Amino acid sequence: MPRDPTAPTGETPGAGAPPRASTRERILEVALELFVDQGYDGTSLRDIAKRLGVTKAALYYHFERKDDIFLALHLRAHELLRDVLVPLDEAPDDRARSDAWPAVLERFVDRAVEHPRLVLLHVRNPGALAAVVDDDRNRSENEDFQQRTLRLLQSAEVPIERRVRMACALGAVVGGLAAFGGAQEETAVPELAEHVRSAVADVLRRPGA
Amino acid sequence: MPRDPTAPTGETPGAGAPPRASTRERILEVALELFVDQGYDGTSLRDIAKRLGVTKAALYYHFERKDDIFLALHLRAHELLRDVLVPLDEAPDDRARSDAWPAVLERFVDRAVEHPRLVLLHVRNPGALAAVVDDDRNRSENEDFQQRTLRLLQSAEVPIERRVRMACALGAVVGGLAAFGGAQEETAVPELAEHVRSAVADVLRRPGA
DNA sequence: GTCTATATTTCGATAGAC
DNA sequence: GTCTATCGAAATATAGAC
Repeated sequence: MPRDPTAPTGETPGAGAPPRASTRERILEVALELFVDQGYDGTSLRDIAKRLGVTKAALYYHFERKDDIFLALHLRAHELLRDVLVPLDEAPDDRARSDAWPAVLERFVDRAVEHPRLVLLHVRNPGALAAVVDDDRNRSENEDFQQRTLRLLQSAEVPIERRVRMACALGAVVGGLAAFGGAQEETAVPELAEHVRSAVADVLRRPGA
Repeated sequence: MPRDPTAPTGETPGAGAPPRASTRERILEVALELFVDQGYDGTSLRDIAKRLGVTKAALYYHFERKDDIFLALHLRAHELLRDVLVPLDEAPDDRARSDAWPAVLERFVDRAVEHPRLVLLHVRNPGALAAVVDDDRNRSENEDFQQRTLRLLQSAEVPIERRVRMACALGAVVGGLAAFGGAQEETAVPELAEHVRSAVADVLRRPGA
């Protein structure tokens, strides 16, 4: 069952078997790496195919369009960050939502350190991201992480000092991921997470926060 | 004297005259905006030309290649951040350089808030940046901001806690710029700078920092 | 300095054999 | 499920008139 961008990319679970990833999964792995390093537009299907040792046309068996590769990765990130924003849901207004920001970022760090490139993919490809949220095949019932975040960051109900702090705290997480999670994941993940969490807490503990 | 990417883009200083920007300057302005919003590869010369009300071919009078537009913007950022890293120069080793990091970021914030898109250009186009530093026409005698930064961030002489803090602090600056300096600069610049500086200081004042 | 017109290359995407 | 071959569109870049 190819060509469905929302497919969970089954790993062909052969018995007790070798962890050999499916072609579809390997496409997504390679694409994620290249999209992060060279950008979505800077990566051609030929680049991906060559890296995989197949031809361009083979990719079209698994994905109908190039966009669908990005869409599949986006949906994976969306799933990863699914419950990150729940602390915002119970809040009655933006002021209260900004109070919940430390809890949100704590959850965010936990998920993000496990899949740093999935976060960097979005940060470094705002154009492709914008195209995908407008896409009809991407009818996620709930709003996007970045959409809700951006709206809260621009809310007039929250003092500007605090909003800047919130943006800086979010940026601190991304900065940590870019430096230590992006390239080779040599840094121990739990250690990285702990230090980033701690830095974020310090940003949000201060007056304006 | 067109087609020199290192040219300072003279403003045609006509006497007491109207601050009408030169075409070359207007190309760079539009290109910067589009490169940040759509990405370098996602922006065609036709996009730039259309926005300027000229044709594609006209751009080639001012810039020999598309790369040269990016290169010119990169050199402008390089000039902007010229003296940001001087606190590192006096330090004898990486440990001492990490001690100078707060001073570096303080300088960095001052420059970056004035030209946020020049920073975002690099953050969002790592591919184009990599191509430009390998370019022979870009023989800046001194090393790049990001090169020196990345090297310090990976130095084994500095404890990992501190290095993560340093990366988070840098990310906090970028995060602040992305949220409040990137789109429309409605936020008062000195106010933004002050809050970001304060957040950075809090990240670097802590144990690991 | 800017134009029209065109050359050249690359890209996304399709058709059909195996 | 992957291949060869190819199409059409769009992009970079050039040539030469004005």
